[in-house]
This record gives sequence, structure tokens and C-alpha cells, in this order.
Amino acid sequence: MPDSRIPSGDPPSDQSVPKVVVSRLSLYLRELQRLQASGQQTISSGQLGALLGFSDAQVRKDLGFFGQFGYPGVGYRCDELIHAMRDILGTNHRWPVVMVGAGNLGQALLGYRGFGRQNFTIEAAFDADPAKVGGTVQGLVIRHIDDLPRVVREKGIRLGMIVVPAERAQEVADRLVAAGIEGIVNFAPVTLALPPHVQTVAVDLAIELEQLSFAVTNKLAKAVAEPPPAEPGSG
Amino acid sequence: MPDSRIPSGDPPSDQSVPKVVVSRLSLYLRELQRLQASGQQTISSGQLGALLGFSDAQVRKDLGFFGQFGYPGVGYRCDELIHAMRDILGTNHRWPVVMVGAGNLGQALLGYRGFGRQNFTIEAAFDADPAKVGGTVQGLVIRHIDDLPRVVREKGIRLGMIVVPAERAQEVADRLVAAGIEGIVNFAPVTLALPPHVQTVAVDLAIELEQLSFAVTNKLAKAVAEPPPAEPGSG
DNA sequence: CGGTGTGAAAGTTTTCACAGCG
DNA sequence: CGCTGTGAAAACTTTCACACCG
Repeated sequence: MPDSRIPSGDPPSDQSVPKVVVSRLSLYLRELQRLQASGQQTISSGQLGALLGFSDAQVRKDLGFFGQFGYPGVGYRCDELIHAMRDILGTNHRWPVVMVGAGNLGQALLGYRGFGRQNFTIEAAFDADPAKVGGTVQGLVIRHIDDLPRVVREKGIRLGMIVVPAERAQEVADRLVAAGIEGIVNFAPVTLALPPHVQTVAVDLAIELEQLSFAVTNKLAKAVAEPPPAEPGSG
Repeated sequence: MPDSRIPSGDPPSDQSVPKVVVSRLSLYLRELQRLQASGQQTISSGQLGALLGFSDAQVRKDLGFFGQFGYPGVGYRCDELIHAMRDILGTNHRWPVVMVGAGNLGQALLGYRGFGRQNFTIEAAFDADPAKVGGTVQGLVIRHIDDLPRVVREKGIRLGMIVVPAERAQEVADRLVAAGIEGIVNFAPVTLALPPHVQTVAVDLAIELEQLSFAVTNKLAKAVAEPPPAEPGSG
């Protein structure tokens, strides 16, 4: 991997943006939405950073990749910044998603309300097990995986989630790619081999615990993210 | 965040190890276990890297943080390296884990077989909902969250998972910390405020899709250079 | 040979520090 | 004033390249 950057054709910059910046963008957005819901109108880079354990400079630098959104002496207007960030991340429009694998985890994901809040909808769910096909989960009929190409085409779906056992994940990935899917979230604990034009994000639940195991074992000192209001005057 | 490094008191090095190295370690381990299961005895840094999209030098450098594991001209012996990596990550011994939140996702996690393979066991599950407490999910009785401190103490549990709605996550985190938990995997879409000695790993399912949305959107934007729209801020 | 381990170089990301603005 | 936006410096991570090994 020569580079962790991303080609970008965005108006405010023709430069590439580091992946880690985009991941922080999602955190900023999540925090901003919470602030907005609690009625806050504006926020400074320092405040936003403190909530997430980042420095003020980091917040400003990250946003600077995409344009100028702030007001000197004031900070950022929550509503404006939320709209801008959703434009950047692409979540101002709805994303229909297909899911393959209607086991335990897949069924739970079908019921997860958090996707809708960010404009993602699981439009169709698939499985290869005849015992599951035709059944209804969370109001959605499970379809046979052979229907995947037709559904993807008819509904113009670009994103997919893989929630099948490790042994079947590569095969499912191949079918998603063949059906025209452009991005995959992979919950199976394997690394997928995919053509370079297909984007992936991997989530391995056991690895998350493993990272924690290391951290706890090595008693990592965390120098960050202590936002409770115990600190009176920060000046 | 002044530093993403980790103080380590390990024998082979008293140097600190970047977090990103530890995350790759988990990927190496996962791949090695797959190779071992398929009967492969040894593997070179180049082969292992190719399976994961990393360079040979990266693999060697990463391993080099922890010691010398290879044989020049041969590569690494899968069984030896697996054992060494599990020692480093701390998964050569069993980790009992508590889970708080027995909703859709929590119940699915109780049934997830992947944890056991890496030596994690969900020993107890908790909820605050009286309708759920006392019920059995995946063979485990759901307990009331008030029992948390006692169970954590009696079973010597150090890790916890938060699988409750966003609004309740901080309160649950506080209770986990009060009970003596040292590391938390947080599935709720909020950033937790925690004392620095408590480790966290965050998994936000909507954010994973959001990252994909960005990647897919910007990969396709090629020769589309439009004039910058008038920005509000201090331009 | 084919491969590891590792300094040194190259490249990337974060922090610093300050001009400038409302 | 308080805060943004941003070059420049510092810190960190990855890649290179090569001595050395079986």
C-alpha cells in the first residue's frame, strides 16, 4: 500500500485527503448532530476537539481539506457544518444497501435504527439457505442470493454488507462485485480479494476485542478524551 | 492526541509500539491461523503481506517491534508465529467478558462464534429492562444491571461490551468503570468520557457505511472539476 | 539463492504559532 | 478579544536497500 490517500475531485480542493481525516469527519459529524439536537448553535474547534479527544488544530486542519466553514471569533455554525459534512461524506442523499447473510448478526443489523439516521436503508436481504429464503425479518422478506443481480440493477444499489460465515465471504463478495456493487462492508473475519475499483471497510468483532486485550494487558496510558465538566477554567 | 504510541514493558523492547502496528498484528494473526488450518507450515513476509495488501518490509518492521521470529531464507513458521502473536496480543489465555444491553444487536453478539475462536467468552449479559431480565438468550440468563459489580468481582472480569442505545451508553460506561472494568468495546454511536486508565475501542456501524459512502462517491468523481460554490465562512 | 532484520531515506500526519478577521 | 485558516516545524510511519544467514 503505497498511499493511504484518496483521489478526490471535490470543488474546494483537487488534493487528496488522508483516510484518517475522513474517519474523523464522521466523528465530527456525529458530535455535531448531538450538539444540534441539544440546541447548541455554534461550536469552536477547541470545544469540538475536546469532546472527541483531538486538538483544536487537528479539527481545523481536517476541515481545511474541504473548504472554509468557520467564522473567526465565533467558531462553526452547527447546522451549516453538518450540512457541509454530509455533502462531503455523501450522506445528504439516501443510500439503499443490500445485505447478504440473514443469520444472527444479519437479522440484528436489519433491526438497527442507527443506519437510517445517517440515510442508509437496507433495501434487500439475501441468503442461500432455503430455510431462510421467503421468511420475513424486521418486515423485510429474505430473498435467494440468485436474485441479487436483478435487485441491485432494478434498485440502483451501490453498497453491500457481507454478514455470512468466513468460509462463504469471498464467494459472496465475488457475486456482489459481479452484480455491480461498488462498496462493501465486510463483517466476516477474512480479508477479501477484490478489484481495485471496489471499496471495502472491514469490521471484525473478535479483532476489536483483541485490540482491547493488548491495550489492557500493556496498561496503555491514554492521554486523551477526558471531556467531563470537572475542569473549571481552562484558561 | 500528543501521541498514538503505547508504553510497553516487554522483554524484547522497551520501546513504544504504534497503535496501527497492533491493529495489523491482529490481521497477521487471523491470516496465519487460516494458513495453519490449511496445512501451510511456513510463510514469508512477502506472502503474508500480499494476502493483506501490505509490503514485505511493513510486515517485517511490524514484527520487529516485538522480537525476532523469522528464519532467513525460509520465512516464519506458522505455529511459532501464531503462538508469539497471541502472547503479544494477550489471547493465549481466556478473557471472560461482560455485555450490557440485550437488544437485537446484543443478542446477536451472544451467538457470535468468532469470539470464542480468539479466546473471548461472554460470561454474563445485563440489561435494565425488567422484561428482559431473567430471560435466556443463547443459553445465557440475562441479569439485572445492578448485579454487574458483584459478577465482575466474582468472576474477575476485565473487559466489557456496551450494546445499549446511545442515550444510555455513558451511564453504562460509568457503571462498568465503577465495577472495575478496564477495557470497553462500545457499539453505541457516542464518544464516551472515560478515565485515562480505561481502554476503549469504538465500533459505529453507521460510520462504517459512511466511510464507504465517501470512498465510493469520490472514487467515481474523476474529471468533474466544477467551479467552487460561494462558501459562507471567512473567505 | 531466497529470505530476515534493520539503519537510513522518503513520505505522511500532527502540532505549533501567528496573521487576520468580526 | 476569541477564534479561524494556514504555512512551517516537528513527529511519526513507511519504504528502501543492503548486510547477513542457512
